[in-house]
Amino acid sequence: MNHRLHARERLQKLPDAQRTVWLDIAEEEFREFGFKAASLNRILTRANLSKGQAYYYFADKGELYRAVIERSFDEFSSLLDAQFTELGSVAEYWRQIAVLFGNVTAVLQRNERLAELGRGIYRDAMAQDAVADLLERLHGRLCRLIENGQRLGAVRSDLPLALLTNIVFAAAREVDQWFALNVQGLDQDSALALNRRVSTLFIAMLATDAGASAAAQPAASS
Amino acid sequence: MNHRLHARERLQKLPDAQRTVWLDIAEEEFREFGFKAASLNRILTRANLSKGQAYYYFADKGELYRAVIERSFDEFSSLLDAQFTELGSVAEYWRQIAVLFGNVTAVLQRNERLAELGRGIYRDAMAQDAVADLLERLHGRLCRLIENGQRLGAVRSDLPLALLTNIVFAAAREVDQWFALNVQGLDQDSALALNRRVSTLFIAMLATDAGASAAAQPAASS
DNA sequence: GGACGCTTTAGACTGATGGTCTAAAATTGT
DNA sequence: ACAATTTTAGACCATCAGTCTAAAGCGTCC
Repeated sequence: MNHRLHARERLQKLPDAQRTVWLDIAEEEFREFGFKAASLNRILTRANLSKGQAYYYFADKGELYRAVIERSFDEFSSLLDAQFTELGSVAEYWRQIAVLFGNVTAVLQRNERLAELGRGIYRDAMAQDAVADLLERLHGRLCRLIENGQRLGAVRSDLPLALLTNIVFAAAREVDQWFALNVQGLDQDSALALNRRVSTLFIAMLATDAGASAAAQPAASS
Repeated sequence: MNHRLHARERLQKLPDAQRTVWLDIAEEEFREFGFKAASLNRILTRANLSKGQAYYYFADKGELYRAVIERSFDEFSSLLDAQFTELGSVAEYWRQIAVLFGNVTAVLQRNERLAELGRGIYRDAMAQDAVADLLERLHGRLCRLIENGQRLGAVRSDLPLALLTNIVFAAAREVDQWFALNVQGLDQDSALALNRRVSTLFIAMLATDAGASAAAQPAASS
């Protein structure tokens, strides 16, 4: 009945090896050109796929892209393995945030392939549409994290949660991009130091007036 | 010799009326679909332009887009008419920032056409490339504004200027977008109040520790 | 007034694109 | 062995941005 689901189901029950090969080739194309500029025909040629085959397993170009992104998305998640304790003090909260921030940075720095693919999502709106549900999941996680901070009184509650989340998300992307363009000529020490300073910016924009001091010197308060 | 310049020169010495009509039609298409999804052929049809004519006055689709954006860009600038005094106190600086923030918000809220067109620039990377020089100008202004704050000791200097500027820019876009999606169901008073609260977020992320208190209560320090 | 030369226009044409469709091939169940 | 279903191949379609050529418009000078 639902063609999109049909295609997905077919893809799912395909041998892993075949699916992997296809997605590897597709990923390379998408990574190099971004969603829109990537050529589906070129992917099909390189993967020895006929048009009929392709559209039998993927409803459209967007679904192929989604499959590629989802795979890397899962990989990213597993590399992060972020476990969050439900409750804690304000200082504990900020420490947790700092750890997460560092982890994300480290994973993206170590895994350029993943990082570049992720950046591509934001190169055009059509790409974002194609993986909207995945982005929604990611956004939701960050949202819950911030909400947690609000409950603790660590994070400001005077702005709509969604707005705050979006701003943080956008800022984080900008930081990622800046680092991606400026890693060369930055030794690891100064990169780490800069990273810590950037995290204070995030804390500054998020913290309540009361929470700011607690975040400023987490070592002293523990 | 340079074809691009040829096309631009030819466009420039065209009667205003004709150029305006063409750009109006093109703008409508670009506003509705964004750069990439907009159909050049459709624009030409609607404007009664032949292919030859179009490519005689515009080097390519990107140049047409650039012409459209540049026109609105100038309009935006004239609506803002931001005049900045070179020097001043820290408190004066933050007041100036707040005024600018309010002005930009007001202009974009009053002029939905302009706002929507501007948002379209960030919908795909190709659009940004096409108007890169205009964006560079805009970015430069914000950069100088922040640099000014740094000289006064109001704005933190522990992060690369370009990074700080990019973050602020990205955050501002996010705010704009959120307001664009949520204006309905927001009376003007609460919108204004929210806007003020958002501006405190910008100040929080920009200010030095010393500068933060001065910004928090600008009325008391003057 | 006519011929020359430059500017401008029309639109057929190109090589791509993503996506559709049909008929054959392969596979499966009985 | 036959029928039914799943899978594949690739011709085909509309549309895209962009190119090219031939003609039309038009001012100028003889």
